[in-house]
Amino acid sequence: MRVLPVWEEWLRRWPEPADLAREPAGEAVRSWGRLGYPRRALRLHAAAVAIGQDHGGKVPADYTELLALPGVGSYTAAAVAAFAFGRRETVVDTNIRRVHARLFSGAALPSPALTAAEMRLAAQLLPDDAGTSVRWNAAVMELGALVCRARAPKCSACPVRDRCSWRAAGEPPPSYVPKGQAWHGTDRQVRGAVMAVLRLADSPVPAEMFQQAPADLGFEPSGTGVPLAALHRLNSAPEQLERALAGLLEDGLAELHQGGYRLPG
DNA sequence: AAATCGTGGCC
DNA sequence: TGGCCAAGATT
Repeated sequence: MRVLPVWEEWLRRWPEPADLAREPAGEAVRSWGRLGYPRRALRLHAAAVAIGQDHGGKVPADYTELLALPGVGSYTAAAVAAFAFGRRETVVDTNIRRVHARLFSGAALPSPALTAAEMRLAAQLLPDDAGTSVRWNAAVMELGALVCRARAPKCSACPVRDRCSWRAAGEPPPSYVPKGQAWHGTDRQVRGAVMAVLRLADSPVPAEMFQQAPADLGFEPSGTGVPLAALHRLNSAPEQLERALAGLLEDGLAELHQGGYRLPG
């Protein structure tokens, strides 16, 4: 998929956390490219720094220590401990939640928020042997991703279809509708367009460059032409652009330098 | 604790 | 083609 080339280049450049930690955070964001959620790149960099400071440059194998790293929540801490270090951890991602919801609750989808009862169930199902538990976690996750999918599940290919509460109940539809996320015309869209400009810019981008058509400016910083045109095409209201820029500054995804915006140095 | 967050694949 | 959707962390 589209992640693979980015991942390979990332590990080629920064094989160890310390290699990433010595870079400016903006380099991580730039290398992240168009994978989305650029804050994840920022937090990955922050995690690399924390690993150097608190763990001697080695990724900790302990769930609680992983959980303390920036950007690492309960799922990621459990997944890293289990899949990277072979630990017996209760891994619960959205796929596993859906499999459990269907098999045991008879619901088409899990509840909107992860509950303590779900964690108890997953912990109870987890095999005792560490090695087996790792395979169990991977297997249930894959079952959810490939067979017990959110839409168009392939029940005919499911190895546990005969024990599925949801199937036994006649596959009732979801009891709630996942709320869609607006995109066109949102601040989020403007943020994305601004980030695309900043990733390609090799020098700080003055605020006025975001507010005018590139053609009207009579100049362009090298490498920003295409995304700048895309940003202008959005025709965002000035206050919306301001909100997006302010939000990016607040999130640490951009900073002001010599009168312009750039990725964090 | 409900809202926010980027992007591309899919139909 | 364009609307819908994914998915975990943070605040």
